[in-house]
Amino acid sequence: MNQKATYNYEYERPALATDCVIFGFDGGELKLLLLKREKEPFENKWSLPGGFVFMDETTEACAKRILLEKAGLKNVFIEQLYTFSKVDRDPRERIVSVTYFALVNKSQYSIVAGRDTIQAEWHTLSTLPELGFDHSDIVALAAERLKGKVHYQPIGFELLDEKFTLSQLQQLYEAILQTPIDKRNFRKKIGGMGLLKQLDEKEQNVPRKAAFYYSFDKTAYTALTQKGFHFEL
Amino acid sequence: MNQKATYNYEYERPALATDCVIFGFDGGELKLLLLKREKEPFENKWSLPGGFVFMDETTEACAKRILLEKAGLKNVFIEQLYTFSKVDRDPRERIVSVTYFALVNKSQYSIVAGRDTIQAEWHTLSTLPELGFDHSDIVALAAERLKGKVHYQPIGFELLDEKFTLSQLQQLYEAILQTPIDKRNFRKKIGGMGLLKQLDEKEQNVPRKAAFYYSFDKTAYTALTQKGFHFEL
DNA sequence: CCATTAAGTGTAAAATTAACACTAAGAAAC
DNA sequence: GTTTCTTAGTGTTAATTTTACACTTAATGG
Repeated sequence: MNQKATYNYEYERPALATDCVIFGFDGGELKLLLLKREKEPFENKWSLPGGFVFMDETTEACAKRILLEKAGLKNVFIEQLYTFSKVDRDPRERIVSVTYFALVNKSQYSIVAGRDTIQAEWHTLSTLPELGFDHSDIVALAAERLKGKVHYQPIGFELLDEKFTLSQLQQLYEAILQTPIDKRNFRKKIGGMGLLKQLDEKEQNVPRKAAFYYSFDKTAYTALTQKGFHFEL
Repeated sequence: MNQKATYNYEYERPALATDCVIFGFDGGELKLLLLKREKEPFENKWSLPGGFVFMDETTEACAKRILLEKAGLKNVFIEQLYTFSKVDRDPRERIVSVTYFALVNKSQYSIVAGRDTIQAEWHTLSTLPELGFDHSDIVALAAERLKGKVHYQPIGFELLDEKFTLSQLQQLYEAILQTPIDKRNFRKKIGGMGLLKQLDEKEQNVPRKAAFYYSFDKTAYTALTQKGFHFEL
């Protein structure tokens, strides 16, 4: 038994942790933020940022803390994904992990720079390296969840800049759903919802016709939702 | 510190439990199986069946064990719902609960009878008594999840007998979705999917024209799904 | 000024959804 | 055994939504 042990319980307890799947997007494919492990087990393998849950924080607060501590991310969209509890999912001891997925505006945060010694890097979702623990399962579930969710909740915007072009938005949906989308039909549908505000601003310095910028109108969305509107793409 | 304490950890750990939301249906409204608490806290209040996770079982195995031990239920559909972790959700100590929802064919199990001293009863979902802990939140989330899920997964059948009439199926959907459905359109749609087998058998002893029984064709569903078919109602 | 690139825009056919009412069958009541 | 009651079962039409599809415009770079 551990010498430093200070907490005693009548029954054995699993350790409780959270792991975070962090999605980003930069115009091409979906990206995932991974950390390189510095210690055994899985030394030098890539893995999801994670950590133990403190006694005075919810698992969601824990996930947010980890996002900040390990990736320098603040105020990002997060949502609980699933709780993984296979008995041997961690070779050291039994750890149950409540996982979250986060959607991050990649260009707004220079994440990798912000981290001290830990190596953090964006990886393309479709060509991930081998991950430690059961993190591949977690990532697979997160990608599936994102794909499903994007159909009926306007969460894609979390991955884009405040202002974006309709083409960028379409590319994002194509990346998440892994399927090509017809430009005119996409614009008709998304435009018809009344959730996008066209700005007076256009792209600058592009070697082609400049596209208008749009922004997501959260107020309109909230109002519509209360009137029974359901986002659906 | 507890006298019987035998397990020591360097860091404090929350206890880990599961709670189960058990849905049933008997032709009218959705029902929920609740247990009457025999001890403090919330003595004599109703609550969800739950219990602590053992070290050698997953949370899902734990949920299944609880369904068996506390409700006499075996081989029922279950799915992870959400993990609740508010710091003070249990007044005794910190307990994080991984919750599951189960869909049960109410008529096939005489649950209430099977239990020793614990009082277990089916309650109508829309008129539940006050529940202990944060169980009302859990139930609300489960009902919402079921409502959403039923649109794109054929899970409703878990609540019905092996054989059922189309009217029963429609009533079930109306109960879950809380909205009336047009009979002819419903039959056209659900019938057109090719997931229902019409049996040679009809209802017996009904004081009206007897309806044909149908059964859910799981084989056909699996086959169609692999061909890219997506259930949708 | 020519070439290149992506922006932006409308229409018609096809598919799906929504609305709607009567006849048929069986049991129960008289 | 006739009538009454109740739910089963069934098609068509109009409206809406979805899909497929191609050319002109604007901006930059050579």
